[in-house]
Amino acid sequence: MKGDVRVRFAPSPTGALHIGGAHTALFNWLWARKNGGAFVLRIEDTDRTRSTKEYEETIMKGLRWLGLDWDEGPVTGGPCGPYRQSERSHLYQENAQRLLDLGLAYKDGDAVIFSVPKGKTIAFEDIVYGNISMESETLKDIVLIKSDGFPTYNFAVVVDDYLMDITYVIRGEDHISNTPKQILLYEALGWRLPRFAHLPMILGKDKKKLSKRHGATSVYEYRDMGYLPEGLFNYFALLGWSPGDNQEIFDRDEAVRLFDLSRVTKRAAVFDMDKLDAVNQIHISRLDPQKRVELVKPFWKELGLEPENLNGDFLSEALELLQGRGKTLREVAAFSDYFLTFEVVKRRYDGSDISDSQKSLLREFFTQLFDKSRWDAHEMASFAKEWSKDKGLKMKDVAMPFRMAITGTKVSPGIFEVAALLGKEETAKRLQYYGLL
RNA sequence: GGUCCCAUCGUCUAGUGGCCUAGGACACAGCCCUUUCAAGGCUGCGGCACGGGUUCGAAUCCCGUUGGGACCGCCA
Repeated sequence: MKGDVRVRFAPSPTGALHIGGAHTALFNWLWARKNGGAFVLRIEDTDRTRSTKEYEETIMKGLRWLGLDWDEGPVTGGPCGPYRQSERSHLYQENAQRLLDLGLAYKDGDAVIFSVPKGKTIAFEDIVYGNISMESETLKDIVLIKSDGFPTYNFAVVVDDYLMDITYVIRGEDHISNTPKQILLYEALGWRLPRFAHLPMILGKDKKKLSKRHGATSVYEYRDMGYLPEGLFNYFALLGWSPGDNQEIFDRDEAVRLFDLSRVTKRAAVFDMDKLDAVNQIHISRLDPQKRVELVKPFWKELGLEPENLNGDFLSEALELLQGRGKTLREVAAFSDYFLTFEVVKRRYDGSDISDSQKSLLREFFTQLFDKSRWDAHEMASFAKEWSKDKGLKMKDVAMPFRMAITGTKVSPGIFEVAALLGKEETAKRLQYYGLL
């Protein structure tokens, strides 16, 4: 019933898709999908010196990766195109000329400048921030067309939002002070205004605007660190918005269902990696096992491992054993490397910490373990428990050396589960290498 | 400096005059579970920036102070 909602995300292709941009795009997308409206992608490439086609593509790939699909845009097309500002010059020229003809703008050099009327109070109702007003006295005249013939941001955004029939302008709070200027332009042109909804800023840990100083700023860096699009999506949604009940974990569909612009908060939010990690971890554990394997593969390869040589079911079971372990796919890959090859185990553990007397004792244990029990985790565990009790030892006295020998680390899932999955033969090989069998 | 915006645990937030001796999540600490680490369960730590009002009653409304942020480009 509210099919008339049209929103847009309008990045300038002067860099990768960064956190702030992704956050803004996400909220626009949510509002469009919520209302069955249209999500428009517009490329604001009027800065001819800094805009590049490569960045335009990276931004689009970043949006797709996050699952933010758009209905109209540069390559997609649509009824209000073209969707690149550099291809819409005549529209800005025309409208600048109208303002010139109306006597509301003047020329200076080759630029066209709008003269701001005096004594006017400009007020608007922001969906998030409420009533905002400003005196026109505090505004300088507004450059519409630059000397190079290209429009400025403030002019192009008004012309395009109107011509593209945008009904909700949803953007960062740093644009609040631009809004009165734009309203003046809408009024001068005799155009109806869209609704405005400004979003709280995302700050770094020092509460300053997010920049490269704060580490990773582009969504691609997060992808490369092993964050899931679902994890980032979920975390971004939590910045400046909450469903109101205590639910914090959701997928895209649930977010669309729950979202409402009226619940967006005003206070700037600090980007917290710990929370992102926690959210991402949950989404990793929710992954379909087979899909998880596919997603972890590139990270195994990054470690020099060769997952393609192994059976998919085996890898999938290995990751299932890991259960909640790993905040990122990269960690999951690192935590499971010993399933892929014994080489990594040998590299980090030389077995020199085991004394000869320990060795002969352990040899006795492992020999019996291989003889007596079926190759089953439960059986191995109960045998180990029994055996160590008889010897006046603790379970960990055998479990830890076992763990070190087959994983090369002190940290792993239940070691008998690991051995069971690895198989009798492979386990024997590893124990023999360390002289334990 | 001018203009605008914001202000609940360290962080993200719930809260729209009484249900709040302020709830949840992350982080942190402890305990349980336990072959290690996680996961899970339980407990704890910790906040309404301050000062005035308004009201029978303020985290919630008003004013001020302080603090923080954004914008003030022929960048977007």
